Amino acid sequence: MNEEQVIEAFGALSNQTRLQVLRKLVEAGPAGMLAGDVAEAVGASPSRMSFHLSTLQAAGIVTSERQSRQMIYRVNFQAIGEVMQFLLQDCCKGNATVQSCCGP
Amino acid sequence: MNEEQVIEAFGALSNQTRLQVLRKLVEAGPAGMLAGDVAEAVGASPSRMSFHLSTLQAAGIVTSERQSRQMIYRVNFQAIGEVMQFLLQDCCKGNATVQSCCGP
DNA sequence: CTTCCATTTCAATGATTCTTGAAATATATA
DNA sequence: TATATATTTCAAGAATCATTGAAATGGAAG
Repeated sequence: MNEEQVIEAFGALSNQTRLQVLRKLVEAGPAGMLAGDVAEAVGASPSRMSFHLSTLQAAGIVTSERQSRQMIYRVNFQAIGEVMQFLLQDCCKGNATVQSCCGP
Repeated sequence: MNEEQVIEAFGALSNQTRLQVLRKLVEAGPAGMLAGDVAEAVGASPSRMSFHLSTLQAAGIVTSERQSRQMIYRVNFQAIGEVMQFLLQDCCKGNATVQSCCGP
């Protein structure tokens, strides 16, 4: 993951609606959630949800798959880990205080 | 650290100039860097650097201290760790794939 | 007290991002 | 084929963010 992608990911994460979406998709697990269900769970209009899901997908934080006439969205934990790794290693040079966020 | 603060931090990190600044301050270590030196190192005007340093400080990612007539900026590793912790624990429920970003 | 230096603040402008609602697209079913 | 459903795309407007250069502030030194 390069700097440009990480910047896009941070931008995607710096929004309340998208953080809500992320949490819903984490709860949903590998099954993922239909776009419409995410919209309802978060209380957003279909077009607004489509905008935010697209933003998350462009940043690599979620993936999408069409299932007949609906779309399934899933969280991409791998990408989130890579963003964190970039912040820890590339930006912070593996600083121990930062690293301690992930356990003792 | 609450959601609002984390969103502000992600916003602060989603900018190339500010990521450059962060790296310079990480290199500088506990001594920190003068605002003017950061500006020169990054190739930004004083006012532009002041804007970006203020954004980083408002997000808690850096701290500032006046030294006579200049300002010393330092990276706040604690805050960065807390942002990562929020993403890992609060958003991703401690997901193992995400956690593995910080070592095996 | 005046001057100089480092930094911040301010105002104007341009660029992005977000929201809304209508229209378009893709897919399924009658 | 016609119709209904789920989602995306589009256009317009509002809000936020970034850049620029000039002016203001805080502090040191003559």
